[in-house]
Amino acid sequence: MCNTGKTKIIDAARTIISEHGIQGATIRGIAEEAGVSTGAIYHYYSSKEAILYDVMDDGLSEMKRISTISTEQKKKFETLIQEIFDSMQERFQKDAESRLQFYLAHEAILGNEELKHKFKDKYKDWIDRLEIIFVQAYHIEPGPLTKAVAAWTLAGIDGMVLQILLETNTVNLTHINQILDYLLNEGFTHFFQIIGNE
Amino acid sequence: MCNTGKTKIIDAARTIISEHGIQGATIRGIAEEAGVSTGAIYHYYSSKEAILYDVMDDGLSEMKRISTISTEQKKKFETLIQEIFDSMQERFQKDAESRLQFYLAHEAILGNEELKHKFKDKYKDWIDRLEIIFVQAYHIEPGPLTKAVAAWTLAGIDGMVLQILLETNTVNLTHINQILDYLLNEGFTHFFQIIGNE
Amino acid sequence: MCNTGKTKIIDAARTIISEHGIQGATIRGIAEEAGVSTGAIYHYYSSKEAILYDVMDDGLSEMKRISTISTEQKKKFETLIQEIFDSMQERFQKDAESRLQFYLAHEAILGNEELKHKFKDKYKDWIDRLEIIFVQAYHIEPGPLTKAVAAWTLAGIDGMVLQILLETNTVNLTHINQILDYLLNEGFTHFFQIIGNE
Amino acid sequence: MCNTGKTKIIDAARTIISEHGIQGATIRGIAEEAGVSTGAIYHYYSSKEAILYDVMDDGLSEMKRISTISTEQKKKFETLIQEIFDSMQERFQKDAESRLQFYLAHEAILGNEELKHKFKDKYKDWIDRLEIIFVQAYHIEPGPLTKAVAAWTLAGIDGMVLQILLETNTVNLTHINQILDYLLNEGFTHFFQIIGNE
DNA sequence: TATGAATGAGAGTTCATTCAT
DNA sequence: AATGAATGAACTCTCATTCAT
Repeated sequence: MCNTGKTKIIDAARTIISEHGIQGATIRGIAEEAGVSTGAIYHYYSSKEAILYDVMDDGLSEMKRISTISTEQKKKFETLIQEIFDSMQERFQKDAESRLQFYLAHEAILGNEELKHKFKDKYKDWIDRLEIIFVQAYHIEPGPLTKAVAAWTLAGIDGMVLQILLETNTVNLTHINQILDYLLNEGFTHFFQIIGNE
Repeated sequence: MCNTGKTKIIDAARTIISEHGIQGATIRGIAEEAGVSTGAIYHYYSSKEAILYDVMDDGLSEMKRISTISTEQKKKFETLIQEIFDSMQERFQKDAESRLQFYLAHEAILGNEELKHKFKDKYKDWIDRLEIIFVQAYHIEPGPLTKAVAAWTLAGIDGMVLQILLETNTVNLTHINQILDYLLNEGFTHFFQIIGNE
Repeated sequence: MCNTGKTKIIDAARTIISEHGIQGATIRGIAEEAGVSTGAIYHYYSSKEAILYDVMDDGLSEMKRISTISTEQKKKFETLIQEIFDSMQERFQKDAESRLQFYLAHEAILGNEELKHKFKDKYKDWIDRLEIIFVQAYHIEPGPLTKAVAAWTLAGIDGMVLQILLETNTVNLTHINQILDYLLNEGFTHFFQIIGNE
Repeated sequence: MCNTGKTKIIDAARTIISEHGIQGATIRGIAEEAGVSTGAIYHYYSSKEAILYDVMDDGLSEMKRISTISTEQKKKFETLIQEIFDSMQERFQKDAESRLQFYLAHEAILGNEELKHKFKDKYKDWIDRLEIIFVQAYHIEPGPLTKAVAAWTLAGIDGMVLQILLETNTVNLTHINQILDYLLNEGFTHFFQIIGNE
């Protein structure tokens, strides 16, 4: 793994942001973390904003989430459900990554239109993928409601990650997962049956 | 409503933060918005941090959410469900407030332990209240799973608010509400039946 | 003479510029010379450029030159000539002021359009005034050639000031003044006679 | 003309200075203009100052002005006068060169003693040459006053070039030239007659 | 010779905080 | 109570200069 140039700076910037937030990320701090001089930063990036932009770009690109679940080959229902479940469990674990995502979302909400646009693209992609998986798993026809279910599913995961990051610890993870398990195995099946009959 | 002293400053600070974020909130800006001098600020608050603290404190206090739904008197199922539904719709509308909440969450995640603790208390309170409403509405016994459902419900709302703030516009609000409607009227009923039988 | 606020800063800036040039004029240097902190500068001026602008504006305003010679009342030929002569002698003396003027001209030539415009206005004013004085002194009709003579006269003075600032010391000031004396007393008379006869 | 090494750098530096001024001349910019790397510059020059010095040195060397007028062979009055006139017209045209000269003068005035010394030599040379031409053309004896007239003539040209660079446009070039024509053909003749009779 | 990444001092600017009035 | 001028540390960014390659 070559840690040269931009990579070194982006990695340092990501570390600093994770530790001190975007407000606390200074060029000097990033340079120090990267082990280079402040001036060196400007060989690779024309401004601090450009650095943050790349950090965000990288950060969002790495938000694979359910996108790693292949929908190419036909899989058994149990396999698909297990993969979704595992994918969500993984998100609950990745603290640093989730932290960065909330920073980015915060920035986007604050008015960074470019970032907002990227988030829009990402969410569309995630929701589309999740819908395809649902279609495969539950043998249903895609439509506005399947998309809405996907959106709610992602929303639930995001909200749960927020509670985890905030360390609310109100509910035990075991019970949290039981609900998730029910939803994937029976809840959605039940829902799509009812929808199908209408 | 007397707009003197601290109140005036906190209101100004909240406005500034909503518009420019915490990074963009300067003492000068807050003073200007409040219509006082920078020096005057320091008669009421010893530091900028103290102001932000109060803004956060107020902000969290005002996060009423489902807490406005009374559980004192016995209500019909339909009435309770409608009240929950309306309460969530309301959250989807309150842009400025949601924005501030995300700023606060962001700050808490960043390492503000006191704020984190307040969030913990808040979520516990919300989840407890939601659980009581569920117990009333679905005629079930409270337990870890009812709490988990409440936690997931809040998580879903938070995540959906995030998508709204990010203006992802992936799914139409009508369909979003259809899912919510199903969950409250049939989904949870179905779930608690299954849980009850186990 | 109240040396408060802007005045103090402008005076300091003028001093620094005279000593170190515009390149050598730093905010820190100006602040030190003015006896205030760097931050204080920004109470009065929003940028370094704004300071330089005011220095230039002041500098150009103070370039009274022949504009102090009143043309209101009728004066004897000898009086007028003597006043012009004295006015020019004065310019030869004012080292610091002339120095600043050349800095400003240099900046204008470099591409500062606003400054260029100011110079244009100033030169127009000076030339017009000098023409009026010539008309009074030599009893002639104003016209393009009288304006041209005025322009050449100013040009000569500017060029001579340049030689003085460069300390070329090629010619003794006494002889320089003898030529000036001839021009004012006989040269121009002779010229306007010839022009008049054409 | 070999454009290697120092020449290439000096040419680039002169171009940059003409376009952006001395303040705007950076090593990077010069290197780019010269088509070499920043490091390569330091093979030829030990510092930026050294480059600027050579630019100035070259710039002053190229200030030929009236020095191109040969005084070797006897010429007719009309020929000499025409040559002086043409030489001055040429100066009015050479914008870039004049621009550079003012930068140099500016630097010298700012305190560059070496440059000041060079200017002194140059002006002495120009004035001496002009005096010789005057002596030839007007059949007079050289003396302090002939030198003073030469100094004033140069001063006038310098001042007029300044007005041209500043784009004051107060007076039409045609009328400017009419005055010059009068001076060379009749003015100086008249002056030297009067001086001679005293 | 030649490159260009790297250095680091210093530039303009911001802003929480203080304090004489 | 209230003002706002003043402070100064810390920020982003620039650029002459160096040096391993």
